[in-house]
Amino acid sequence: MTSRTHTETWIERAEVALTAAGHKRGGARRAVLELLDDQTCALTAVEIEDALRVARRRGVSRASVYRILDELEHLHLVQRVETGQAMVRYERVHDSEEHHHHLVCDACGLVMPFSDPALERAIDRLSEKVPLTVFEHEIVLHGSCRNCAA
Amino acid sequence: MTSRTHTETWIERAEVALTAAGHKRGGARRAVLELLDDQTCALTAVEIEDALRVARRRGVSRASVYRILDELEHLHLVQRVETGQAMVRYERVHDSEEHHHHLVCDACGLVMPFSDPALERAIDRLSEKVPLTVFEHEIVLHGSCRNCAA
DNA sequence: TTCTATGCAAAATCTTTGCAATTAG
DNA sequence: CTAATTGCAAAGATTTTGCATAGAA
Repeated sequence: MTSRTHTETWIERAEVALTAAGHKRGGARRAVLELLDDQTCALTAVEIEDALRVARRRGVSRASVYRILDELEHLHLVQRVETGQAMVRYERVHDSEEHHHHLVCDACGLVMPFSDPALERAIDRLSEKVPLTVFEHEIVLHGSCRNCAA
Repeated sequence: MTSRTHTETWIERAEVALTAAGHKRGGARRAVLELLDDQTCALTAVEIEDALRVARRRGVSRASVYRILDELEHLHLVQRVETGQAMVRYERVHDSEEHHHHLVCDACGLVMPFSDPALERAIDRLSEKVPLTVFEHEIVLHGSCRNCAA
């Protein structure tokens, strides 16, 4: 692999898309982008707000977090993850390498990522047969985790 | 097919499960059960409330609708459907014959059911490999419907 | 009679909006 | 300069809870 033209990071893509959509750069959004880029799984708006206040110098108001997530969602840079819990979760859209879905323990609320190529193939094939131009898909398995027995 | 021992309806199963769980019978819950049994796709709590007020003689308060749905969900008689819209939707748990998932048009909010055996097989195989005792799964495809173009 | 079911209204929770000040281009 | 960004507080929307009454077993 001598040249990897597409070693464009998610943040880079995001900045380009945001600029193209007529947005200027702001510190709050930058902080949110950096945080989301670091995550391995989905966070709620409140978790994002807390993480930014604690781990980074930059505090970002709740309202801004929601506004930013909304913009990113419209640009398909961020995807909602609905786990059936109180709050919606958000995570950056991953490329196919890292693309994953979620396992949710309904007893303790634990959320874990998983990925399964066979499942993705089934989804891809299906997406072409369906009366909808499919942009995204979301799969959630509900059950009891090891600790919560069953 | 001479004898179909399992021609037990969903409502019958529900009544048995509810009694076993120590519940008595009430008119509001009966009305909700009958309504849910008739549906081909998921409804929101408000839609359920409205449908009961309009189509049936029996009005059921919003709070009762939520309480009843919550009970039914815990007994795995009803399943939540999270479509990324403002309100959560609920539908009765279907047996494998009628089991389906959802297509959501993010532009107009249309929700359509679909089913795909290949996808179910992939999910079933996956469910055994995963560190969770899986009770239910939910699949939502997001996109633009025919009317909303793309 | 005892415990569940239900309605109503109040409360709680999560999310969005209005407005004014700030900042990027 | 002009338009986007952001924080704060207020408003909205959905869902849950408290309490009193009605109803089932």
